[in-house]
Amino acid sequence: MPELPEVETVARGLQKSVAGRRIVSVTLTKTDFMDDPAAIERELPGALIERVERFGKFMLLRLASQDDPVGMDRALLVHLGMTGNLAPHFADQPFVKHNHVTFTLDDGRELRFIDPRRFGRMAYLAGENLATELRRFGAEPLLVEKEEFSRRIRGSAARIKSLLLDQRVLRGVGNIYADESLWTAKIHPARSGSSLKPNEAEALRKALQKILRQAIEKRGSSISDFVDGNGSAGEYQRYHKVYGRDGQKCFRCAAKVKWMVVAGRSTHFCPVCQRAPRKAMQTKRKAKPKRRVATSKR
DNA sequence: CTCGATCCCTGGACGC
DNA sequence: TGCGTCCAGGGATCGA
Repeated sequence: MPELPEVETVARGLQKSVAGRRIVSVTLTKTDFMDDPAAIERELPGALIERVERFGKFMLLRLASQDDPVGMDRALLVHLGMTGNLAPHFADQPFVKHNHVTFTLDDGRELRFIDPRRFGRMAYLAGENLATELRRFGAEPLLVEKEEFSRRIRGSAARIKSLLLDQRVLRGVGNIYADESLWTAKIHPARSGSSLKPNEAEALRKALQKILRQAIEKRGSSISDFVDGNGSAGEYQRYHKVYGRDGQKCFRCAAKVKWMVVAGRSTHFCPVCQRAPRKAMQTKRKAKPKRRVATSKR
């Protein structure tokens, strides 16, 4: 499931493999995950992929074209959703199921977008439309500084887990790295942002940044089927402290890692290291102790 | 503003 | 083995 480190891994791979290539033609199969398929068909052929960067959980393929020497900002936004994959293929490689988009490149290779669940998103945006879209998102987790982080987190009564996942607050954090950073900072996921002491907020920021950097170094976490452009899996899932470890011993205190739903998301935490908030905030334990799927092969 | 519920979508795990 | 059901999860949307 691509979150910031996984998207960063894919973006770096694409920067190496396809930046500098020109798109010759576009073939769309399924388009229901696109904002405006016609714009993609119209604008992408002939465009040069200047560079590939990550923006939150999005990849931005920065584009240029000959007839636009002024250099208006133009980009293809790609969100990988849960199961999306964007990678170059040789033209003679057989198409797999769920190949929805094919960009033929000027060196004969094909940049293919494959996404079984189609939770991804693809959009061509330029100029002010692009700027407006990007402004919807919050701070970059790896760059956000102490004061801004504190303001964004401590300024809200929402639960901390929910704030970490809110792309308008921080762009790029998903379920795995939210749980991991809260464990590291010893903060209960159901606490409200405004209940965090300044030193707790700072501990969380530090934990989040450290974990994201380490995860990028390990090329992300491969839980289900995440692979980068070379088809290689990430390694960071081996370093998870709580995610997917419910029922197992906490690495700090040996208590059993718990699982609960917070802010509508599957949440893993240590009930001893991460003290529960006073009262009210506690999600009523629900009667439904759902079947936990043994996540992944480790 | 924040919340939960619901939908989107497919494949894989599980129960029978 | 085969079929039905139940999730996984990010994000949009809606109503409370």
